[in-house]
Amino acid sequence: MRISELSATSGVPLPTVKYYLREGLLPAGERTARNQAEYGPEHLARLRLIRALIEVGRLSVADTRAVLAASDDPRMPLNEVLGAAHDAVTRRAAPTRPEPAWHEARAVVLDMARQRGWHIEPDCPALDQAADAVAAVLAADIPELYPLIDVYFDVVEPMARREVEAVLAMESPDQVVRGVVMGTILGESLFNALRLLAQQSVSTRLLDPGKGADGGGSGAETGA
Amino acid sequence: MRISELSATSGVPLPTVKYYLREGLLPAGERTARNQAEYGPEHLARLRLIRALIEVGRLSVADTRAVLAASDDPRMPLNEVLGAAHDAVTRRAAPTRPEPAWHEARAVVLDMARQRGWHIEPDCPALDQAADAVAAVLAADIPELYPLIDVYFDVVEPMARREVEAVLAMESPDQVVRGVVMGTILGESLFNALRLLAQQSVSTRLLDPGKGADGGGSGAETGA
DNA sequence: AGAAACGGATAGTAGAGCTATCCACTATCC
DNA sequence: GGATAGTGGATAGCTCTACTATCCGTTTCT
Repeated sequence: MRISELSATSGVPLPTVKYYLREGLLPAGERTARNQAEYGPEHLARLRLIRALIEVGRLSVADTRAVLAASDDPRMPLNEVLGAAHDAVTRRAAPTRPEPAWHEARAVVLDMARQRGWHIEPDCPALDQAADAVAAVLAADIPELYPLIDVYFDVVEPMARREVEAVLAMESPDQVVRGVVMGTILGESLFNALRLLAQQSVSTRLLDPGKGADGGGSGAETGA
Repeated sequence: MRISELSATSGVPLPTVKYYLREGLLPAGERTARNQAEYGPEHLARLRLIRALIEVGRLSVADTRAVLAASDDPRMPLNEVLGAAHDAVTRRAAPTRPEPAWHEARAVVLDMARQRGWHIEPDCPALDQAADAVAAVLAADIPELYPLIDVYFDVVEPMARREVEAVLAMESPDQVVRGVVMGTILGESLFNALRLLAQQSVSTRLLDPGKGADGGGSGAETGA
């Protein structure tokens, strides 16, 4: 397979494929001549993975490179790959947080986590991100929202356990690494989308009870 | 309060405050002279909300404007505001999805939702986003990940119910609107952060059982 | 042989999100 | 009441990201 076929099969514009090659996201093909190279199915899979991380996972090109680099290194311990994926998902603009309210929010998160027996690294960026969100919720001064923080904690715990178990159940280390990346980054996208879907479903039922039965337009009865 | 005090109190650079005024995110202050205006605490709260949506919720300036416009309109029915918030969170780069695999993924999502009795608008962007993620997961060809889709469905349903209930329990319509916006957008950020925290906690316990109470060294310590 | 495609390099583009400068004017402080 | 600093408003500029376009000498296909 040459570069144009790679581009055509994947749907990624050829100049963009070249760009990814330049940026080191996509490894170079096997050169068969000074200006010809052969790409295999692994390049196609890699290209699809890149696009999934960028488009579905909304990673920047730089973060994508970091995640792929971590997952490419066979000597990288699983924890580090997980960390790289987490960092890529987490390292998103640090809000202005000089305020004492932010430290209070962080303490709240840490306390709730500790009550549940979670083991937390104090310098974990996800903790700061959680504090950002809690601080914003607290600053909004809407007390009805506060119990949701507890709800999130309760809901997320069994979910994370199932996710980690699924990933660790894989056989080859290679698949574990890919599984972590896909699970972390794509799972976030999927869960967020499902949350909106579920919210719409619930709120439609509560606000527009008359509108019930017909969801997909194709008359499937909602059995439950 | 004049503009410089608004800037100083909120920590937002003055040129940026001006920019938000220009862009219509922040309403103009009450003009006391041709070139003086007075800003009240509501402007400060609004400015904080804008920053929360942009920095914590990671909305673009344009999406932030759309969400705020929807939540500002007192005649906007609740469903529409919810929809605007959902759209803002959802409208994120549409992947290339001409493939039959994508329609298959969409059908999978629709089917799972229908089995659970969800009411879904067929033209809902969140559905397409879910299909994107499922398509990417299926394309990755990691069967261990598939059961997680079910897990997400199961976990998200009670969570969304609690969220919608919390929002509908509010008294003033004004607060409901703000609650929807904050809950939808900030809740997503918070939940994502908690997911990473929980994953790290679980995986540390499973992979490094000896490492109990006192942290250091693993996972995501490269950040900040 | 000749058109088309190739790889590689360099340069250019569009949009987002600020940031800087200028202006005539106003408020403030001594 | 005059210096000085700040104000609102407009316009221009900047940096970064993610591509996109062009050129060039080579190679491959027919």
